[in-house]
Amino acid sequence: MAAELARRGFPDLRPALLAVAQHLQADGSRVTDLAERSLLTKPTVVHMVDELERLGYVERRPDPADGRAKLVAPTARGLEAEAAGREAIGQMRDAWAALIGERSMARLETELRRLREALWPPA
Amino acid sequence: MAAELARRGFPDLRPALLAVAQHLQADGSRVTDLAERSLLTKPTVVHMVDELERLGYVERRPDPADGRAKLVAPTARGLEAEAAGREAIGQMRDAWAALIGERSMARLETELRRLREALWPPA
DNA sequence: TCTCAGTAGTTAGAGTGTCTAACTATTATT
DNA sequence: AATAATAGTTAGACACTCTAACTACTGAGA
Repeated sequence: MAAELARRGFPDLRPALLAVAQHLQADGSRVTDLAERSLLTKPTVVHMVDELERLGYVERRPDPADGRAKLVAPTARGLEAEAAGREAIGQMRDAWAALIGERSMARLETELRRLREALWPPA
Repeated sequence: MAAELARRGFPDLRPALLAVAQHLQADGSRVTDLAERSLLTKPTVVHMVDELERLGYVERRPDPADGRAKLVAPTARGLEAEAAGREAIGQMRDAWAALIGERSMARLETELRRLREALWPPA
């Protein structure tokens, strides 16, 4: 994914940044939530958010609901990167389907989803 | 895998070491070959082999076929770790099959193999 | 309402993993 | 015999991740 994003004009989104950024909600996420979803510690996520902020992909806003918390939200550039990422995923998916056949690709997706939901049931 | 191996008595086999060690042939592999298979650079592999040697999992022997080359071969302990790893893989596979059903698991394996062979055809 | 335990985020510092550049020794080519 | 290519290595820098310890704020109970 980082290589695909680099080719599309986002060469500074390294894999470790994507590990965190992929979980960002458009209206802002808490550091604690990002840490839990990305299976990383809070200090690690803070570091990655620092970097994403420095690079212009996210900004920190105070959380109106809790004075201790902050919301990490994507900037306009962050949203562009997300759109590019979704496009890249779609193209990779189609390229793979072309290799093994649409039928096989659909089965693969179905079974992977099934396993994911068995291992990490959606809340 | 590192967590499973730790539980089985090999707590010092970190993920980065497994990335290299998983490609070791029983009769010895060259650093260049390990680098290509693990998608890492030669200096990185040298570093990991240094570590694996220090921990007692591999040893370096001269390659009788080429005076420049060396063969990195598993020690007795290295072979024990490999056996433990294979056992762990089998148990994880069965645990997942119990979650999603043997039929689904078999389909998943078939389609993953198909994709792997399309992306990286076996030489 | 005051206190204090718990939670959100952060900072500091260390260890690990990975790379590029440059080097040595040996082999293959001409 | 000279030179190019290859196998492995060393040096040094940067990136990633962790644990421990800290600040600020919240919320529950006396």
